[in-house]
Amino acid sequence: MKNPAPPTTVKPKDAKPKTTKAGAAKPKARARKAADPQVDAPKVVKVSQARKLLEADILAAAKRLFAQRGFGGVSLDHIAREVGASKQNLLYYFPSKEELYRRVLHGVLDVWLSYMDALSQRPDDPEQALREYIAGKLRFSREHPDDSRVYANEVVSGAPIFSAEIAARVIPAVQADVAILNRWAERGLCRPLDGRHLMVLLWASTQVYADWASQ
Amino acid sequence: MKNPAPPTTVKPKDAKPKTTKAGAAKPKARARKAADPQVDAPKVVKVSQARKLLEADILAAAKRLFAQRGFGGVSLDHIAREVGASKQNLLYYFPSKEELYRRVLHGVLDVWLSYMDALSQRPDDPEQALREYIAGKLRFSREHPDDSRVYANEVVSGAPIFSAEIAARVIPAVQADVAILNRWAERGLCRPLDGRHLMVLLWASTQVYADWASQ
DNA sequence: TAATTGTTTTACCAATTGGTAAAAACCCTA
DNA sequence: TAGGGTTTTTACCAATTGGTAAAACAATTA
Repeated sequence: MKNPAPPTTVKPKDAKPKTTKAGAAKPKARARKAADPQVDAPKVVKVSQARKLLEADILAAAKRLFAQRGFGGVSLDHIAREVGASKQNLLYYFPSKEELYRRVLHGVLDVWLSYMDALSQRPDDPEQALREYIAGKLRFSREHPDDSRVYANEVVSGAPIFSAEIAARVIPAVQADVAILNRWAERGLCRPLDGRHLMVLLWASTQVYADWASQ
Repeated sequence: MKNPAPPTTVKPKDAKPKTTKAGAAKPKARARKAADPQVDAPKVVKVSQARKLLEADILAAAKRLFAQRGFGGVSLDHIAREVGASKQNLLYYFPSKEELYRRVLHGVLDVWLSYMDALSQRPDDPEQALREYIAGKLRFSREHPDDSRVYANEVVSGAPIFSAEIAARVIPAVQADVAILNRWAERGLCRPLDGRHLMVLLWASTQVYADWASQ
């Protein structure tokens, strides 16, 4: 029954993109004090930012591992070691494995949905809109392969954990696109077709292109 | 705990709160002796056949569970209880979890490939061949959703376990179909296109139709 | 400096994991 | 009826699982 302390009142929200491990080496031990004698950097990262950094690190590592091996195939210890922290430290930020997974999936959905508004952007130009739509989805799959996989994993296994949020966010978005497609067909802007089928077709193929890129 | 069952009687096994999902009913309670008292001879079911029966049961349950929750999300004990056997009994038939998974995937590939020969069946009639091809793949996804999911899971996670067999069996099959498609295009039997793209399109969409059926 | 707050580590935990060894039960043939 | 092969159960195992409690450490503030 221990509640993690609420974050500090500071809310800079400068959203520092984590680029820590851009290289090859894994960050081994997360030093408690970041004071590096060599580079006395202006790294006065205000510590409350350090928290967000570690949190983001954990989320990123968890996403990658969940994408690779599924929810059941990853242990908290595995994730924690990946970012150089201890399992207990991880549990300080995320109260349980399922909650961590939920957070990961939430982020995945955010990214995914952000790539999905092309159709409504050009409500009168089906060809161009579809072109951008496909391009966007391909870009998403290419630029966020892990998100793509986590989502696919969840869908394939029947979305047991995330189903509520999928129902709340994804399905309406897809239905909106389908409605736009069908309206086009009615107005003769494009050949008549069942919008649902096209959506599935597009989603599926871009998805698979991304997944197969790993083979 | 459990007293040995009297000879030639069905072993009760503890009642399992089985939460079988949609689909046909499954033969659950495993009797040590599978002979049906209604049918004539009890000796009809030879031991070696009983063995194959349990083996098939295990494979079926494992397939279903792996499809639902991935390799890491299922324990041997879980699978064993699902068919009313003990984990050690399961390990008598399958020497390890990974070997069991390999067997499952082998069977999945068998089924999958058996639905994939439509293109070569009608080497001179693209439209009809494609029609049957799509129909066949849809049928496969509908009739074997678990196989479909296990395969999708494996592909999505980068096919870490099965990659060798995938490389050996799936890729040649796909390439053969692609070659047929491209030959059609050359001979003017259909509009020119990159056969690979069409294959991905078909595979992906049928796959997704099947997976989404569970939502 | 001391008190407070926030973060990490140490020390546990019961349950479960995949897997082994061997005893026991079973079944068929002689 | 005994024997021998096949199948199942009992008894373990070390390692790992997700998770808790509290002490120790660091940072911020009074």
